[in-house]
Amino acid sequence: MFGRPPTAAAATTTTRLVYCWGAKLIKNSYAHPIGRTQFVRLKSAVSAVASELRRSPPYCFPGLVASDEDKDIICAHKNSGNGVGNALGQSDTCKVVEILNSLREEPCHALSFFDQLKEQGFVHNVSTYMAIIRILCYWGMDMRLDSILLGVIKSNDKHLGFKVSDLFEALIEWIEAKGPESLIRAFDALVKAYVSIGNFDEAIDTLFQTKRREKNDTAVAVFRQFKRLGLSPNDYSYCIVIKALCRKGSLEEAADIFQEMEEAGLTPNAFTYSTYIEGLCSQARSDLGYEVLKAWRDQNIPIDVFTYLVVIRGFVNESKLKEAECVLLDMDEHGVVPDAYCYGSLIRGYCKIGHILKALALHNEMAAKCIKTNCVIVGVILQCLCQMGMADEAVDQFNNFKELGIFLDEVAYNIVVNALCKLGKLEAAVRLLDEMKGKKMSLDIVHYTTLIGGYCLQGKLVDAVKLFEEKGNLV
DNA sequence: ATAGGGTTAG
Repeated sequence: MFGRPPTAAAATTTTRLVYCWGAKLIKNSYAHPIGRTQFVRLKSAVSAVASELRRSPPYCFPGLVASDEDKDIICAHKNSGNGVGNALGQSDTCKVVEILNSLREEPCHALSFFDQLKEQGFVHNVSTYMAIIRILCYWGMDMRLDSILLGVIKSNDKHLGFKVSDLFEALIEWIEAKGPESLIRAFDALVKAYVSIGNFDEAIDTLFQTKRREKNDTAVAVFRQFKRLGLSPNDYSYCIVIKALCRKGSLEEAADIFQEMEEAGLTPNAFTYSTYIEGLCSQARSDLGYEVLKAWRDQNIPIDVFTYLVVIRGFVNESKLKEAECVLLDMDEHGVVPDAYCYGSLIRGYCKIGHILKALALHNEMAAKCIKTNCVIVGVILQCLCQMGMADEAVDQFNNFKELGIFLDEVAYNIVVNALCKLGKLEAAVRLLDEMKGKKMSLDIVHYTTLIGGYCLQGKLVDAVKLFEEKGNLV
């Protein structure tokens, strides 16, 4: 038995939050179910295309060239006897794009040219791939498109001159510019390629990880498109879509995904539940997230440390520290032992409002419960001390932690280097950085920036400039 | 096969 999540608006009481899957409507109206047989058929169709292409005879250039300049390149290729790859160097990708564009009226030739280059060792980049994809889309050569994208995805970034996600970016930009007409074909190919290697989520996931917020819409659109094409997502994919919907604020739609999953015969797992609750909490609805957690918990739905963590973190981010602490106690009472992440979130919350004593008390509580601290939590505490004007105390604590054998990483070191700089103890700061070097820890641009700032603060501009030059092009 | 903190400048 599983609980249906509440809709964001309707959730007023716990009882209203809880539904039984058993009480659902008949589920025969679903538009695009796909059986395992169809799935396998699709899979073999894709690999058939792939092998057909592999078997196709080597291409030669029978004077189908669009311009004189192109002819020259082809001649160079013929005369060299070394293949196109040698005639066209890696720096000639612009040229390749030009040639492909000039062959757009003869898609088969364009494709052969593209394949031939590849066979000869030419490494295509995003532009050349986009050029051939545009042509194949325009001519509706779906099978060829499938195999091109399959090749890209199978290579898994190896032997490619770019990341697969870069191509996705370009593809999406193009689709956004050109509208849904082209979307169908390009994504059709994308979907099939991923499904054929059993990596369905990767498509959505890659898209989802792209930076901009509005891309969440794209992730969801792609998901819908996948389903429209008759492909069945698995629990991983559903998880990603729930996350995407929550992030764009569509909490109700996200809740509906649970029903879709049921209709597809899939059982949500701890990841799915946590994802939805995290979604609610990330939309500043941690109160709701907590209610859902409790409702689900009452139904013996799998709730783990991570589920509690997302609620604790949600409350902390909403500056509701009392609530966050209640959740910590609550989980303990329900036999789920809080881990360092749970305590860490709470400690971060108290540090943020300058309650360093409370933070330290929690830190001690961890130790009493044998929950190991780590350099991130220590970093939060040290930084808090610094911000409260207790830089010297931070330095002392840092040394204490070090003596206790707690591993301190580059970030923790930088916090203390910064503290020393603020205290005007430049020699000590430099010594600490030397200590890092001795431990084979790597200094990055932040360390240099910190120390340069320290010198500037002392008016030692010569030292600052020297350091600035020493740091070179660190990024 | 999926999840989770902290650092410098402006």
